[in-house]
Amino acid sequence: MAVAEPESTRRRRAPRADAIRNQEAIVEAATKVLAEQGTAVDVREIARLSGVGMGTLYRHFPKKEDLVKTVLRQDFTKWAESARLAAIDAEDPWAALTDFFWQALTGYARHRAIVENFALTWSDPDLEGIQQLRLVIERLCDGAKGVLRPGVTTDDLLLLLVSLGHAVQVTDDCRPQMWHRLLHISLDGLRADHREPLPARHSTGTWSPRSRTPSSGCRETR
Amino acid sequence: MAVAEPESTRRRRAPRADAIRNQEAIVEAATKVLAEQGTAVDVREIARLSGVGMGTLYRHFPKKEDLVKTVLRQDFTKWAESARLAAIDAEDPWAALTDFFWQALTGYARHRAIVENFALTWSDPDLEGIQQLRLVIERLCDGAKGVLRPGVTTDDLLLLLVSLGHAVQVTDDCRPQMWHRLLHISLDGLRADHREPLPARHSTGTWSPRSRTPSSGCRETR
Amino acid sequence: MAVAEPESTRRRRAPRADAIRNQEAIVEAATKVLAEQGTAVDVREIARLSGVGMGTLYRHFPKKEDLVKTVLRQDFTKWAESARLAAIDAEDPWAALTDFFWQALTGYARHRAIVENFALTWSDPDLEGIQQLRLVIERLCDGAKGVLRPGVTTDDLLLLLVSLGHAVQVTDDCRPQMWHRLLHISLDGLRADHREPLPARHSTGTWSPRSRTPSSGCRETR
Amino acid sequence: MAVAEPESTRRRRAPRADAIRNQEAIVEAATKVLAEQGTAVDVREIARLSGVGMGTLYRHFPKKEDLVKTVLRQDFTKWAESARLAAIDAEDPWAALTDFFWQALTGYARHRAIVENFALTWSDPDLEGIQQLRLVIERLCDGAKGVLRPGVTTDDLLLLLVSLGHAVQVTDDCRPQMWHRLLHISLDGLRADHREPLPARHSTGTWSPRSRTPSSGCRETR
DNA sequence: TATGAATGAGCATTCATTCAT
DNA sequence: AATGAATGAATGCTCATTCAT
Repeated sequence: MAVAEPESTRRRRAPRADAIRNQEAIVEAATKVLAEQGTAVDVREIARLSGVGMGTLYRHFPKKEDLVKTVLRQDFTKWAESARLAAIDAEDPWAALTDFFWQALTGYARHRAIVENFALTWSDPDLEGIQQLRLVIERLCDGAKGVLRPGVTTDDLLLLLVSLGHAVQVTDDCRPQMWHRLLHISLDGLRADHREPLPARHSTGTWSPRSRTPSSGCRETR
Repeated sequence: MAVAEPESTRRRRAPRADAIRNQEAIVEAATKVLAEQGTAVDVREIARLSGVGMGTLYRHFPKKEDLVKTVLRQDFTKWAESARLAAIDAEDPWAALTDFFWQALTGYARHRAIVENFALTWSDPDLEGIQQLRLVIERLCDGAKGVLRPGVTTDDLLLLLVSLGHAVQVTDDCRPQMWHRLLHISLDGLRADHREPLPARHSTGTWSPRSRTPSSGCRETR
Repeated sequence: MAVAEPESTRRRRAPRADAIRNQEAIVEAATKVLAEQGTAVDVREIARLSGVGMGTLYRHFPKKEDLVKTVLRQDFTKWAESARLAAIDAEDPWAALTDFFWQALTGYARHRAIVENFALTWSDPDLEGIQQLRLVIERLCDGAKGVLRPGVTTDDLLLLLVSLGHAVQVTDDCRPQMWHRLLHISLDGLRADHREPLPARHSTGTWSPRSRTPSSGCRETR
Repeated sequence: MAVAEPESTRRRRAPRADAIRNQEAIVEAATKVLAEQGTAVDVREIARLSGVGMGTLYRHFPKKEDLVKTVLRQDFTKWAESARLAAIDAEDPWAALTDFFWQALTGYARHRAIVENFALTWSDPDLEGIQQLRLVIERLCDGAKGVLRPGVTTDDLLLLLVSLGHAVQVTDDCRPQMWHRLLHISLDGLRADHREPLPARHSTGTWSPRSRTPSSGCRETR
């Protein structure tokens, strides 16, 4: 029943069937190698794996960084979404939080490039990756107000995720489930029955155990 | 002409005075740049900074990796020692643990190469680095038996350290003290008042929140 | 539905309407960018600017060089024509010559591709570009017999044009009018009051100042 | 008689015999290919021709541009010097000027990279190449005050050189001596017997033959 | 036939490692 | 033994030309 095709259709000869296929192949291949080897991979490897020439790859992604960012954005989104879904039908707010972490750490923490870049996404506005997760966490955090220790912020949970994500990666090869225990411990520390306030958020008067002055660290010259 | 070589000859031909000095200079320089820039540094930079030629550097350390390992071994040791000392005159076992973590995270967590390689030291037998810390933690762990949640192992604490170390590094630039809160939370989760057992250590029957089957992670194809 | 194709079909299948339009668009676009950026431009740029696809462009001009030559041929013609017209209503033969140079240097000397390729057109029979100018100059030369120094040939004037064209381009950015003086000087050198004969045209017995043997040049090995 | 070697000698283990040889080989090879093919040559070609690896080439010249500039500087200097020497024992100031141009145009005008870059050296302070020639010309210009048309500047002569250099290059393949005539003409135009003043140096009130407004040039949109 | 996506050789540059001095 | 010059494979990226749709 479609009446005369909208103008745009006439102009933009839709069919980029193969182009789309290629783009997808590139992203797929990139996702794979970035997950496995991190952002240091040779672009040629991605091209080879996706079955396209260098030119094609660079037509779709003019800079390696563009491809990396595209993949990361997508994977962060997938990650956030899968973790969100895992939390959605939990019985109670606490279970939702638990399930979220579980899924998040199970799902993507072994993605080299993601873990590599999680750090950077704190500040890089191009990579809203972390924002996706922030949003999910924020909702969980709000929903868990009563069961969460007072003063715990979304950013605390986000950082916890980053932190545990690294633990997952570290132990992935030889102690694949060891992080379960760490998650357990951390979650327990987050419960409402800990009434002791957390150190100030932007502490200038730095909290330290028994006011010990930190000393003899490395890179003091900085 | 040479008369019977004196005993020393049998060993190795004494003149290692400068050789030792060189080796030390190399390691010192490497320590600095590895801490600052991670293992990606150009070997030339190390040679330049230590004032020796490339040849000398490669005589002492045939592969870049050898040098890196040497430095890491040493820095891990220093790290462990400084953290140990920080804990030694604590009032009670719990304070010792607290102080240990505090010092460890304050002191070396910004050492790029260390954090980069902490992961590897789990499995790499060449790098007993982590063992040094293990030893210290083991003692603290034993001493804190009563105040520590039952079932917490040395390895748990070690992994917690790795995990928090990453958090420190991630936030170092923009939120320098944010990890304090995470440490606080984690330590609280470690206390004896949490009587719930931790998930099994080498869980084959994997613990999971409400027996959820982990799904749709990345790199399943592996 | 198409009724029997009219005669034109035998010739070539009439529909060259758009083909011609395309060809024109391509040449127009190419003219612009070649003038602005020289022959190093990316062919894509030309395609984009002319609104046709790469395929179409390459259908009309199988090699980049073909397109360049077409454009140059055309621009040389336009150039020659505009310079001819500038000379046509001069008061006397000398003024005609002067006006010609003036117009030629003002008009096209900043056309990057033209200046770039002026050299080649001496020898390349495909590019009769220079011939167009030759024709014009020849007429001017003939008309100016009396006022021109004896022995000056059309080719001399042609080469002078090439030479000054380069000067125009060189100084275009920072000393836009500096070439005026050079033109003035050269024209004065062309006047009839210089009676000294010019060096032989195809001098084997090379003219040289005081028979100095040229020495130590570059590329002697060639 | 040399007393104790100066300190610097002790430190800087002089012998870079092969390094010097290599550097020379590189420059020599670069000189050759730059003269023949211009600055577009592949760096590999230079490396191959000089018999060194890429790394060696880049050790001596961290950027291609560095090598190019080094070669150009050297060749400009050689060029200026050879032209200066050619002028030095001329009988009179005018002959000096003539000989200078002769030698300059005979010597290096076929050096592709030099001609390519002559233009740029007007503005690029890194390439004092042109300055060398300027200096020589300046002296000749001063010395020829009486025989040179009044108002002729060093820059006029410099531009004439650039301009004629291009003519030499253009005709090198098919009409190798044609530029002799042009030089003759130009020099005649420079003589003192032309008393008509040259157009203003920084003419705002642009000189033009019969005040013709320049029109219909290319690149008007600029 | 027109389109623009695909190709891949080619280019400047880096860096771990080897080797002549 | 020490030096630092030499090596060359590898990397990110470009662009004239071809080809599937």
